Amino acid sequence: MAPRAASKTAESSDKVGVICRALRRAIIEQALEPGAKLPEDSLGERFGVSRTIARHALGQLAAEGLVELRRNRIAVVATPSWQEARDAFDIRIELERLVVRQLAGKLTKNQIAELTAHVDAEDRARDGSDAVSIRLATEFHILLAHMTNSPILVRYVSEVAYRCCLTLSLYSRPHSSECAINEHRAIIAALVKGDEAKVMGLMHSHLDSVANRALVAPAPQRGRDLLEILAPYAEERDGGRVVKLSKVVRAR
Amino acid sequence: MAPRAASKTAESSDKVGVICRALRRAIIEQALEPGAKLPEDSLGERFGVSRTIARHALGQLAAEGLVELRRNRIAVVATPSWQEARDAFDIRIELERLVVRQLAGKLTKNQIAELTAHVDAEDRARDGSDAVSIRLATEFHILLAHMTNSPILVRYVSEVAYRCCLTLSLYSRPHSSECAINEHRAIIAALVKGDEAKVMGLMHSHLDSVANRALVAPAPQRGRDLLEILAPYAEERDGGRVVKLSKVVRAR
DNA sequence: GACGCCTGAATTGCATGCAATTTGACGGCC
DNA sequence: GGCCGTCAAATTGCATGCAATTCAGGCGTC
Repeated sequence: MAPRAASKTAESSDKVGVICRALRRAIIEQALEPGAKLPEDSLGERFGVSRTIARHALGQLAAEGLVELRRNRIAVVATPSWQEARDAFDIRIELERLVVRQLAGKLTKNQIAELTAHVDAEDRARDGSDAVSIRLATEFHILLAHMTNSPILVRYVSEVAYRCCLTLSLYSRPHSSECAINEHRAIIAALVKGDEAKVMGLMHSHLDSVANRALVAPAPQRGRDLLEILAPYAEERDGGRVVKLSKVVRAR
Repeated sequence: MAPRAASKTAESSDKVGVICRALRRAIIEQALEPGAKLPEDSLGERFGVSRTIARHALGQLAAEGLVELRRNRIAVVATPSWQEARDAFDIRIELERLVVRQLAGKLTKNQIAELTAHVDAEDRARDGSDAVSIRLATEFHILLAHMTNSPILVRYVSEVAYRCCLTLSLYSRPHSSECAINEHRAIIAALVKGDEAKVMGLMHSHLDSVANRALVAPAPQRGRDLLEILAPYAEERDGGRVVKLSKVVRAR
């Protein structure tokens, strides 16, 4: 397989690209949880570059929605709201339907082998950490997108898939990505068979079920967004005295 | 209406955002044609900032696909291939179907008024320059996207719409955006009526016809990408002698 | 006359430095 | 004991400087 020459859009300058890829991976594997701080010079030091480069990388990731950039404040890993997560999945469904529509019946033998190999790898990773499973599942979809040979589609699918991955780590209960592997196999089979409508339906229900398994409750379970979670309790009383929020706000 | 606080994803640092917006607008109004050079310090000087900022802005625009960034070379306005243009439209169709699906029957009075006012402005701009007409037509779609209140959708629709706009300037013959105004009115009407299927169909055929009016021939008519255009002729002979391409390459 | 090389000017790649802002912690006050 | 103002440390915002690369034009050669 060709060493997929630096995804072209940006991050071409390599140094920036390396940092972007590393951070993306760290984020989707949850080594960096949503809300984690990303100071420019720590990053620069870690990767052996100056702040200028680290800053540029953060800019790119912010454009992708993985990182939140606040003026004069330390950048943090993004914490998408539940609604944003839902929106991301809606978009993802449409984009990936487009992918499989373009791919149905048009896969080469090599591509089929590559996809199968990937799903096999997913299978083998079942026993490993959840983080790796989730990353592999995401990469399956990105691999599909690559096969369309449409750089734009690749970029959007990748972005939105990463975003979804990030939200999964926020809102889903553990082990929610288990049974996805069979669905991946079914999609490959339908692609090979060339049944456009069928494979679009499969992809739709696959993503829909991933989303539904994950986004059951509108209220986050492991919330970092304390302020938002506690908003309804702001006026709550604690033994007759109004509880001040300042302490909680500090804790943020 | 709230002054829609700086599109949030990036370009928040204002200075970068200002340059991005200015360049985007210049590009879609064709003040900057595809292939136009964008040297960092000229930009910086023009906007009264240092190269650092100009560079950052170029990075953002590159991520959006409006600018091409080649290592150690002057950045240029992107010149999407015909295939990329087609892909962009395909994606755009799906995204905008999603927009109107979410919006059907849910518009407030204010929003309806805003949309109507915008189309009226498009009407008034008919006599003006083509560039302005095209920009307004594009902004109609972005305005719709904003009304979904989904930042992700806004970002993707904006991006892909700008990209399409850029390709229109490359491949379309003049005056191809004329009759779109009535289609915009029809879409508003269907949105108000709340007929989801109808409005999705309308949006689909609207964009499809824009694309088809523009992207009729796979071969660009006003090509800037000389190298690509001339590739088939590379071995062509000119009166018995092989024509060297170096001169043409220089002209790029 | 056209091609190719070679050199100065232009331009980018990146690091660093300084000013401005935020952070968070300490001490005083109610 | 908890709240608020003040101040040093940490951090970002941005400009500038230097090295490396590319670009453009002139010269010599075929």
